[in-house]
Amino acid sequence: MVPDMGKKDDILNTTLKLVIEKGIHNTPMSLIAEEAGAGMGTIYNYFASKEELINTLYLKLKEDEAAYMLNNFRSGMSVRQNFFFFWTNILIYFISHPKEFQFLEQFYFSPLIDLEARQQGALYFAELTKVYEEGQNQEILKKGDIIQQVYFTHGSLASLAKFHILGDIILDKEAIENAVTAAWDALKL
Amino acid sequence: MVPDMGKKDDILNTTLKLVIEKGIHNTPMSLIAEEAGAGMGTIYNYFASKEELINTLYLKLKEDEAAYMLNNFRSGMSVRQNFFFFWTNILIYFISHPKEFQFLEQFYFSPLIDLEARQQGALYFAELTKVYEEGQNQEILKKGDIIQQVYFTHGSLASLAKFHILGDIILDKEAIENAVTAAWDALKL
Amino acid sequence: MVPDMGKKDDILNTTLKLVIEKGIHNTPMSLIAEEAGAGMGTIYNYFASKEELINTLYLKLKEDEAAYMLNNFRSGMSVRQNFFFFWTNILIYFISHPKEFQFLEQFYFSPLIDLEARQQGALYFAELTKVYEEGQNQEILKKGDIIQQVYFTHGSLASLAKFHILGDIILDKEAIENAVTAAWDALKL
Amino acid sequence: MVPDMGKKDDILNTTLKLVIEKGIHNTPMSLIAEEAGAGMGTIYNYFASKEELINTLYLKLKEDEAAYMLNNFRSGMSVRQNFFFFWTNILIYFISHPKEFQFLEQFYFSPLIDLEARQQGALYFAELTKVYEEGQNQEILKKGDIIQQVYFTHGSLASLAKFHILGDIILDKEAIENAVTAAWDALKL
DNA sequence: AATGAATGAGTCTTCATTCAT
DNA sequence: AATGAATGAAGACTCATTCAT
Repeated sequence: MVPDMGKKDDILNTTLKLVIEKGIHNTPMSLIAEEAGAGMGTIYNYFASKEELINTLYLKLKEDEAAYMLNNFRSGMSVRQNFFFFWTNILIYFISHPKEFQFLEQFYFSPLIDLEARQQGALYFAELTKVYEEGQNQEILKKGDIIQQVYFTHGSLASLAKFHILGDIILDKEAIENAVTAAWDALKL
Repeated sequence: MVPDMGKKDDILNTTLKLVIEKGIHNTPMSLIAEEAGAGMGTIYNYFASKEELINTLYLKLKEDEAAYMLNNFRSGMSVRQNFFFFWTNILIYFISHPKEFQFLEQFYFSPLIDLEARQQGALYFAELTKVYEEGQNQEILKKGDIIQQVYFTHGSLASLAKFHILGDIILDKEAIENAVTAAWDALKL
Repeated sequence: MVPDMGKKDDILNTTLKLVIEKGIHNTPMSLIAEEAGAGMGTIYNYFASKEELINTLYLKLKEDEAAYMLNNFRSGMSVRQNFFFFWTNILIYFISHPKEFQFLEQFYFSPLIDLEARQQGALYFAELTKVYEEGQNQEILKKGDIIQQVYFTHGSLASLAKFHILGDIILDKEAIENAVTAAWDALKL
Repeated sequence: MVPDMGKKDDILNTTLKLVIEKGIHNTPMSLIAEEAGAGMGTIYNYFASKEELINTLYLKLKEDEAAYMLNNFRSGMSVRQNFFFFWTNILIYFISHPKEFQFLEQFYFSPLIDLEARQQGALYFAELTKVYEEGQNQEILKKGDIIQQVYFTHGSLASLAKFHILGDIILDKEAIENAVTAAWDALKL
């Protein structure tokens, strides 16, 4: 029989849904199998272990996030325009893909994600990093460690996204713009 | 026998250490008991369940964090001075108490922490919230949802603390000042 | 793998044996597994909990008992003949299936058996109840609550069976006949 | 300090209440201590183990039951009168002391009660046994094993008491008389 | 004599993983 | 390739008993 690749995706999607709903430690492999309409063993044909399944999912989502960020990207824009373009996209991704966002946040500092996946995931955001580098080179942004700045921005915006998803605040178009502006104001010279 | 309150603290401290090192789900109660020099059942004399142990620890650390933030606080200062005072203290707390910080970050959005503990924990930071209110009233800070602004700041600084602890960046006195300045710049009018 | 239904029966039989020998609370699931030649988890593939295992066993034995009682039953006999037929069969079942009998006695009033199982178990004895009803209608038996009369009879005969099993008395063919006669004499008009 | 004998009784009474309400295995020694207003260790001053506590209670209740049976007993009556006197008293004891009755029934065949307590308990009922002996000697009662007959009677009446306590039937004065009559009819010649 | 905190062996139950079909 | 029954190690929690005060 030919491997049913749709089944692999079913497993990944089901895992995402269940892990967000119930947490990893309340998501047994048997439940994933059942909800994905697959047998227990089938999961192990595609993923060597639960850990590998989670890591694969992490990387896939990281890739999706980066693709979303780059969607319709046009080169040749200013640093400020790129900053706004990327972060607005990212913030919208967070809000429009709450499950995916929560999964990524939950695992970013988790020992379950191995170094390789984390590093590979970071690579997808090379374009974003470049903006900060250019910004510093053009003396538009404050000098400082690039990674530090990227995660300073990421931290502030992700924090908002969390509270939006919790329902404590509402991020409409204007609030998103204000948020990215605040993030920019924090770093601009 | 008189209750040995030192033992309760031993259990809390051991739990903190182990949970940070290994994650909750790799920290069996039996290990906590062993490392705390107590019997299995002793833990259950002080805490009704693992969940209650975690919630108690969460609240205790949240209280410590708030106390640290308020340490040497003098009233009658400007909004900007208070903002710098509080957030510098908090950032230093993060860095000087990495275990405690990581624990709080790890559980802030976890379903393991019940609503009551979360709300009680938030209460300790009333003074901090006041700064943002005053700042908006005095038209020093951008208008907006207070909670949103507080967590915008929190997100950015906590993000830095994480990478400092991971060893990716180094937050020295100057970097801390720059970080709080950036956080202020994000919100100031 | 195809479910090994023999394994389910092994578990039930082993449970019966052990619970009678040692009592439920001295019969850990791990021991049942070991003696049944199954893994711990296998039990839980068939029974959701220890309680369900016990209830299933109870109901199965109640069904066996009723089947034994009805074995070779021919309709169209007198009330007295039916009374003797059924109770002699039951008493013989008690004596020839001491483990099963003791299990049923032990759990009849136990909170471990849920109402549903108890009621379902009682249903199997509809034929027996009918004898008492007919007996009263035909003015052969004393008037009174049917259930009360059935359990009056049951109590007296079960009591004898217990002492037979304990070895204090011996219920041979003649003693059985005398016992059922005494039970009949108690109720006959 | 002088031992507080009231405390020993408190412990026994509390044990009776709790064991009936919740079953032995849901009645930890710590709960008995708490509800009896005693310390854990106090129980162990009076009883070497939980098992001894249960056995002591069993024997005490058996003694109470026998005393109740013998209350106002006048010698010199007929076998039939004695039979009715004793068993009516016992049945009334069952109904008026449901906790005690249920405790005794629950443990009569339990491995928790040691042989010594069981035998000692049986001794209290020598007077009752005599009635059956006399009855057989006077050719008023069917010939047969005495123990067997006593427990035949006991089984039938205890069965009724159980259903009365469960609320399925109501044993009023008349029903009690009918029941003892039926028990007599079963054995009389 | 009375107390109750401390203990840790023992229990039920879960679940990642395997492997025969 | 797909399946899912079988496995057993591991974990949260209980409770009879002890012993220092």
